[in-house]
Amino acid sequence: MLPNSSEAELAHALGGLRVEAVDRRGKYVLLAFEQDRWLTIHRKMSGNILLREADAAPELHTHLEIGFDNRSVLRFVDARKFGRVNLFTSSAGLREFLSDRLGPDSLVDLDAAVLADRLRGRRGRIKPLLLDQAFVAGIGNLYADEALWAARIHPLRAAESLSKVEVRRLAQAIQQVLAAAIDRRGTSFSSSYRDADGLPGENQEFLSAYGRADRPCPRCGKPISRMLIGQRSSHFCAKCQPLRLRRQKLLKPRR
DNA sequence: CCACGATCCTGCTAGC
DNA sequence: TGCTAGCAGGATCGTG
Repeated sequence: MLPNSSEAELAHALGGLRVEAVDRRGKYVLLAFEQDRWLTIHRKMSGNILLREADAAPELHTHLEIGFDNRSVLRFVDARKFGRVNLFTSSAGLREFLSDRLGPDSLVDLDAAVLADRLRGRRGRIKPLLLDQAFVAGIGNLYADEALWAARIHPLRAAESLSKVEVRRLAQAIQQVLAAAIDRRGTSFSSSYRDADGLPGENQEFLSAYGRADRPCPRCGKPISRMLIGQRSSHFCAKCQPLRLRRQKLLKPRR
């Protein structure tokens, strides 16, 4: 879980330093320490970042603890061990790491023009592209399904085939879906995301497509479909998100 | 550029 | 009630 440092290096590099800022790029949480030292945490599927009192009961599957002199402790807890913690000793190193991996941030850098520009010439399907963090950073499987549902775009649509109107709808849907999820403090399933206080969010109560296979589409009532796309389970409404455009009403043949 | 499969791990649950 | 197969919020790497 420490791809670019050892435990000893971590402790040595950060011990005694003040945390000056906490930030985010895509799905990476950034801790900015004094002396241009940085820690990134990626939760992957099952990781949680908790802030507890120093004497709070220990959590199962804690892999990293950072104690602070205000008697709080940050814990990175991850049953599946997919999460990753990286140490950087220069902002240049951090920038390189992030720019190698992340496209424009879906919440702050994305609008219809940016999305249209990046879609141009991409021959793959739209859904796997949305999950590619180098294409657009910050969208995960469930939010991709929700955004495509909101924009009424089938997940198998060829990326470059989206119309201008569809691109605008999609850009807006991505931001709206993410902003709403954040307002609801995240999406939590049985043993998944918890906030820094260990509390689940409420967005799971408001999902329209993800995880709703065979249940009615909130828009049209037709059962939500589920299929594997790029090895990821995908949920959509086959009626509201048609793969082929509805047959144009044919002009009456001139006679 | 794109599709696909394997891989890293463990916990939960649907179904028998 | 107990077991087990299958599935899960993600990213990366190799192959074709």
